[in-house]
Amino acid sequence: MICLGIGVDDMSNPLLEIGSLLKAARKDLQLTQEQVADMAGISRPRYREIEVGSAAARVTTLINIARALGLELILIPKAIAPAVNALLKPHDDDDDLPAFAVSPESDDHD
Amino acid sequence: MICLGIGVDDMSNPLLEIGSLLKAARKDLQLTQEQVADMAGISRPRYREIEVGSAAARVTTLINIARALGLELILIPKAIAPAVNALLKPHDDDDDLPAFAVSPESDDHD
DNA sequence: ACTAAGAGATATGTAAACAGATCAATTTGA
DNA sequence: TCAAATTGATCTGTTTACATATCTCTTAGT
Repeated sequence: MICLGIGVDDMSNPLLEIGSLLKAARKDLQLTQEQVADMAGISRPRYREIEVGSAAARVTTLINIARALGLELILIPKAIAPAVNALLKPHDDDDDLPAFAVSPESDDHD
Repeated sequence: MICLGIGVDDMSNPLLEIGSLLKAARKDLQLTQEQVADMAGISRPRYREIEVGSAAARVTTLINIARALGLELILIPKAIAPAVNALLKPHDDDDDLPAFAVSPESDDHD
Protein backbone atom coordinates (compact mmCIF):
# COMPACT_ATOMS: atom_id res chain seq x y z
CA MET A 1 0.00 0.00 0.00
CA ILE A 2 1.43 3.30 -1.13
CA CYS A 3 0.79 6.25 1.13
CA LEU A 4 2.60 9.33 0.00
CA GLY A 5 2.76 12.69 1.64
CA ILE A 6 0.41 13.51 4.47
CA GLY A 7 1.03 11.88 7.82
CA VAL A 8 -1.36 9.23 9.01
CA ASP A 9 -3.15 11.54 11.36
CA ASP A 10 -3.76 15.02 10.15
CA MET A 11 -3.90 17.12 13.35
CA SER A 12 -5.38 20.18 11.78
CA ASN A 13 -8.85 18.92 12.52
CA PRO A 14 -9.72 19.00 16.24
CA LEU A 15 -12.08 16.06 15.82
CA LEU A 16 -9.26 13.93 14.43
CA GLU A 17 -7.04 15.15 17.21
CA ILE A 18 -9.57 14.27 19.89
CA GLY A 19 -10.32 10.95 18.24
CA SER A 20 -6.74 9.80 18.08
CA LEU A 21 -6.20 10.82 21.68
CA LEU A 22 -9.23 8.82 22.77
CA LYS A 23 -8.00 5.83 20.79
CA ALA A 24 -4.55 6.07 22.33
CA ALA A 25 -6.06 6.27 25.81
CA ARG A 26 -8.35 3.35 25.10
CA LYS A 27 -5.55 1.18 23.73
CA ASP A 28 -3.46 2.12 26.72
CA LEU A 29 -6.15 0.80 29.03
CA GLN A 30 -6.65 -2.23 26.78
CA LEU A 31 -10.33 -1.58 26.36
CA THR A 32 -12.51 -2.31 23.36
CA GLN A 33 -14.62 0.32 21.62
CA GLU A 34 -17.69 -1.46 22.93
CA GLN A 35 -16.47 -1.30 26.52
CA VAL A 36 -15.76 2.41 26.35
CA ALA A 37 -19.01 3.10 24.53
CA ASP A 38 -20.85 1.18 27.20
CA MET A 39 -19.09 3.02 30.03
CA ALA A 40 -19.84 6.34 28.37
CA GLY A 41 -23.46 5.39 27.80
CA ILE A 42 -23.40 5.58 24.01
CA SER A 43 -23.62 3.02 21.23
CA ARG A 44 -20.54 1.44 19.71
CA PRO A 45 -21.17 2.82 16.18
CA ARG A 46 -21.47 6.26 17.74
CA TYR A 47 -18.28 5.91 19.76
CA ARG A 48 -16.48 4.66 16.70
CA GLU A 49 -17.46 7.76 14.72
CA ILE A 50 -16.20 9.95 17.51
CA GLU A 51 -12.93 8.03 17.76
CA VAL A 52 -12.25 8.21 14.03
CA GLY A 53 -13.21 11.88 14.11
CA SER A 54 -16.01 11.67 11.57
CA ALA A 55 -18.55 13.23 13.91
CA ALA A 56 -18.65 15.80 16.70
CA ALA A 57 -19.96 14.56 20.02
CA ARG A 58 -21.79 16.73 22.50
CA VAL A 59 -19.70 18.09 25.34
CA THR A 60 -21.60 15.92 27.80
CA THR A 61 -20.84 12.86 25.70
CA LEU A 62 -17.15 13.75 25.47
CA ILE A 63 -17.07 14.28 29.22
CA ASN A 64 -18.54 10.82 29.76
CA ILE A 65 -16.05 9.24 27.38
CA ALA A 66 -13.18 11.11 29.00
CA ARG A 67 -14.27 9.85 32.40
CA ALA A 68 -14.34 6.28 31.10
CA LEU A 69 -10.76 6.72 29.92
CA GLY A 70 -9.41 8.45 33.01
CA LEU A 71 -9.23 11.81 31.30
CA GLU A 72 -10.58 15.24 32.15
CA LEU A 73 -11.94 17.95 29.94
CA ILE A 74 -10.50 21.34 30.86
CA LEU A 75 -11.00 24.92 29.77
CA ILE A 76 -7.94 27.09 30.28
CA PRO A 77 -6.83 30.56 29.22
CA LYS A 78 -4.88 30.35 25.96
CA ALA A 79 -1.91 32.03 27.60
CA ILE A 80 -1.58 29.16 30.03
CA ALA A 81 -1.73 26.42 27.42
CA PRO A 82 2.04 26.22 26.82
CA ALA A 83 2.72 25.83 30.52
CA VAL A 84 0.17 23.05 30.73
CA ASN A 85 1.69 21.28 27.76
CA ALA A 86 5.07 21.57 29.43
CA LEU A 87 3.52 20.00 32.50
CA LEU A 88 2.40 17.03 30.44
CA LYS A 89 5.51 16.25 28.40
CA PRO A 90 8.08 15.64 31.17
CA HIS A 91 5.73 13.16 32.77
CA ASP A 92 6.85 10.56 30.23
CA ASP A 93 6.89 7.50 32.43
CA ASP A 94 4.69 4.73 31.18
CA ASP A 95 0.97 5.12 31.51
CA ASP A 96 0.05 8.62 30.60
CA LEU A 97 -1.46 10.21 27.57
CA PRO A 98 -0.34 13.31 25.77
CA ALA A 99 -2.70 16.09 26.59
CA PHE A 100 -3.42 18.37 23.76
CA ALA A 101 -5.17 21.57 22.98
CA VAL A 102 -7.49 22.14 20.14
CA SER A 103 -6.21 24.84 17.89
CA PRO A 104 -7.77 27.71 15.99
CA GLU A 105 -10.36 26.10 13.82
CA SER A 106 -13.37 26.89 11.74
CA ASP A 107 -16.24 24.53 12.09
CA ASP A 108 -19.47 23.99 10.23
CA HIS A 109 -21.24 27.18 9.21
CA ASP A 110 -19.30 30.51 9.02
CA MET B 1 -38.58 35.78 46.03
CA ILE B 2 -37.50 33.20 48.52
CA CYS B 3 -34.62 30.99 47.50
CA LEU B 4 -33.61 28.61 50.22
CA GLY B 5 -30.74 26.20 50.25
CA ILE B 6 -28.75 25.65 47.10
CA GLY B 7 -26.14 28.21 46.12
CA VAL B 8 -26.68 30.36 43.08
CA ASP B 9 -24.49 28.24 40.89
CA ASP B 10 -24.67 24.59 41.54
CA MET B 11 -21.35 23.22 40.21
CA SER B 12 -22.41 19.62 40.22
CA ASN B 13 -23.61 19.98 36.67
CA PRO B 14 -20.75 20.33 34.15
CA LEU B 15 -22.99 22.36 31.83
CA LEU B 16 -23.59 24.92 34.55
CA GLU B 17 -19.90 24.90 35.32
CA ILE B 18 -18.93 25.47 31.69
CA GLY B 19 -21.63 28.08 31.30
CA SER B 20 -20.57 30.18 34.24
CA LEU B 21 -16.96 30.01 33.13
CA LEU B 22 -17.91 31.21 29.66
CA LYS B 23 -19.95 34.02 31.17
CA ALA B 24 -17.08 35.07 33.42
CA ALA B 25 -14.69 35.06 30.46
CA ARG B 26 -17.15 37.04 28.34
CA LYS B 27 -17.74 39.64 31.04
CA ASP B 28 -14.02 39.86 31.54
CA LEU B 29 -13.57 40.76 27.87
CA GLN B 30 -16.58 43.08 28.03
CA LEU B 31 -18.33 41.32 25.21
CA THR B 32 -22.07 40.87 24.68
CA GLN B 33 -23.69 37.48 24.16
CA GLU B 34 -24.38 38.50 20.60
CA GLN B 35 -20.75 39.32 19.91
CA VAL B 36 -19.50 36.00 21.24
CA ALA B 37 -22.25 34.09 19.46
CA ASP B 38 -21.30 35.83 16.24
CA MET B 39 -17.59 35.11 16.69
CA ALA B 40 -18.37 31.48 17.42
CA GLY B 41 -20.68 31.24 14.44
CA ILE B 42 -23.84 30.42 16.38
CA SER B 43 -27.04 32.29 17.14
CA ARG B 44 -27.50 34.37 20.26
CA PRO B 45 -30.39 32.27 21.63
CA ARG B 46 -28.18 29.22 21.19
CA TYR B 47 -25.21 30.82 22.90
CA ARG B 48 -27.42 31.95 25.73
CA GLU B 49 -28.62 28.40 26.35
CA ILE B 50 -25.04 27.20 26.45
CA GLU B 51 -24.01 30.00 28.80
CA VAL B 52 -26.87 29.37 31.22
CA GLY B 53 -26.16 25.64 30.99
CA SER B 54 -29.58 24.60 29.79
CA ALA B 55 -28.21 22.79 26.75
CA ALA B 56 -25.12 20.85 25.74
CA ALA B 57 -23.19 22.22 22.80
CA ARG B 58 -21.23 20.08 20.39
CA VAL B 59 -17.51 19.90 21.03
CA THR B 60 -16.83 21.83 17.84
CA THR B 61 -19.19 24.56 18.99
CA LEU B 62 -17.56 24.74 22.41
CA ILE B 63 -14.16 24.93 20.74
CA ASN B 64 -15.33 27.87 18.62
CA ILE B 65 -16.76 29.64 21.65
CA ALA B 66 -13.61 29.00 23.63
CA ARG B 67 -11.53 30.46 20.85
CA ALA B 68 -13.69 33.58 20.78
CA LEU B 69 -13.06 33.99 24.49
CA GLY B 70 -9.32 33.30 24.45
CA LEU B 71 -9.74 29.89 26.00
CA GLU B 72 -8.59 26.42 25.03
CA LEU B 73 -10.27 23.09 25.41
CA ILE B 74 -7.88 20.48 26.77
CA LEU B 75 -8.00 16.78 27.51
CA ILE B 76 -5.62 15.71 30.25
CA PRO B 77 -5.05 12.58 32.33
CA LYS B 78 -7.05 12.78 35.55
CA ALA B 79 -3.89 12.37 37.59
CA ILE B 80 -2.49 15.58 36.17
CA ALA B 81 -5.57 17.66 36.83
CA PRO B 82 -4.53 18.86 40.32
CA ALA B 83 -1.20 20.06 39.00
CA VAL B 84 -2.92 21.98 36.24
CA ASN B 85 -5.31 23.57 38.70
CA ALA B 86 -2.33 24.58 40.81
CA LEU B 87 -0.85 26.15 37.71
CA LEU B 88 -3.95 28.24 37.24
CA LYS B 89 -4.54 29.56 40.74
CA PRO B 90 -1.24 31.38 41.43
CA HIS B 91 -1.61 33.25 38.16
CA ASP B 92 -4.05 35.63 39.86
CA ASP B 93 -2.96 38.85 38.25
CA ASP B 94 -5.71 40.66 36.46
CA ASP B 95 -7.02 39.25 33.24
CA ASP B 96 -7.21 35.53 33.55
CA LEU B 97 -10.01 33.11 34.08
CA PRO B 98 -10.20 30.23 36.50
CA ALA B 99 -9.70 27.03 34.59
CA PHE B 100 -11.76 24.17 35.77
CA ALA B 101 -12.25 20.50 35.22
CA VAL B 102 -15.53 18.81 34.70
CA SER B 103 -16.16 16.20 37.33
CA PRO B 104 -17.64 12.74 37.43
CA GLU B 105 -21.06 13.08 35.97
CA SER B 106 -23.91 11.09 34.51
CA ASP B 107 -25.55 12.55 31.47
CA ASP B 108 -28.74 11.94 29.54
CA HIS B 109 -29.65 8.29 29.03
CA ASP B 110 -28.16 5.59 31.34
C1' DA C 1 -39.15 59.41 33.77
C1' DC C 2 -37.95 57.71 29.05
C1' DT C 3 -35.20 55.23 25.83
C1' DA C 4 -32.29 51.87 23.98
C1' DA C 5 -29.25 48.09 24.50
C1' DG C 6 -28.57 43.82 26.45
C1' DA C 7 -30.35 39.56 28.28
C1' DG C 8 -34.28 36.17 29.18
C1' DA C 9 -37.46 33.34 26.92
C1' DT C 10 -40.34 30.80 23.49
C1' DA C 11 -41.96 28.98 18.70
C1' DT C 12 -41.15 26.72 14.26
C1' DG C 13 -38.16 24.37 11.17
C1' DT C 14 -33.78 21.87 9.83
C1' DA C 15 -29.46 19.39 10.38
C1' DA C 16 -26.98 16.35 12.93
C1' DA C 17 -26.05 13.52 17.21
C1' DC C 18 -27.85 9.80 19.14
C1' DA C 19 -29.96 4.44 19.41
C1' DG C 20 -30.39 -0.08 17.55
C1' DA C 21 -29.83 -3.46 14.10
C1' DT C 22 -27.25 -5.72 10.71
C1' DC C 23 -23.90 -6.40 7.42
C1' DA C 24 -18.59 -7.07 5.94
C1' DA C 25 -13.71 -6.69 6.92
C1' DT C 26 -10.06 -7.15 9.85
C1' DT C 27 -7.41 -8.69 13.56
C1' DT C 28 -6.18 -12.19 17.06
C1' DG C 29 -5.54 -16.73 18.98
C1' DA C 30 -5.92 -21.65 19.18
C1' DT D 1 -6.34 -22.75 8.84
C1' DC D 2 -10.42 -21.77 11.23
C1' DA D 3 -13.10 -19.36 14.46
C1' DA D 4 -13.93 -15.78 17.51
C1' DA D 5 -13.37 -11.19 18.78
C1' DT D 6 -12.78 -6.57 17.39
C1' DT D 7 -13.50 -3.01 14.25
C1' DG D 8 -15.47 -0.84 9.86
C1' DA D 9 -19.56 0.57 7.75
C1' DT D 10 -24.42 1.54 6.60
C1' DC D 11 -29.53 1.78 7.34
C1' DT D 12 -33.98 3.53 9.90
C1' DG D 13 -35.79 6.12 13.40
C1' DT D 14 -35.70 9.47 17.50
C1' DT D 15 -33.86 13.22 20.03
C1' DT D 16 -31.70 17.47 20.27
C1' DA D 17 -28.44 21.04 18.82
C1' DC D 18 -28.78 24.36 15.72
C1' DA D 19 -31.11 28.86 12.88
C1' DT D 20 -34.36 32.61 12.64
C1' DA D 21 -37.92 35.26 14.36
C1' DT D 22 -40.33 37.49 17.94
C1' DC D 23 -41.50 38.79 22.44
C1' DT D 24 -40.82 40.39 27.19
C1' DC D 25 -37.88 41.97 31.01
C1' DT D 26 -33.98 44.02 32.86
C1' DT D 27 -30.24 47.26 32.99
C1' DA D 28 -27.92 51.23 31.85
C1' DG D 29 -27.64 56.23 29.84
C1' DT D 30 -29.74 60.72 29.17
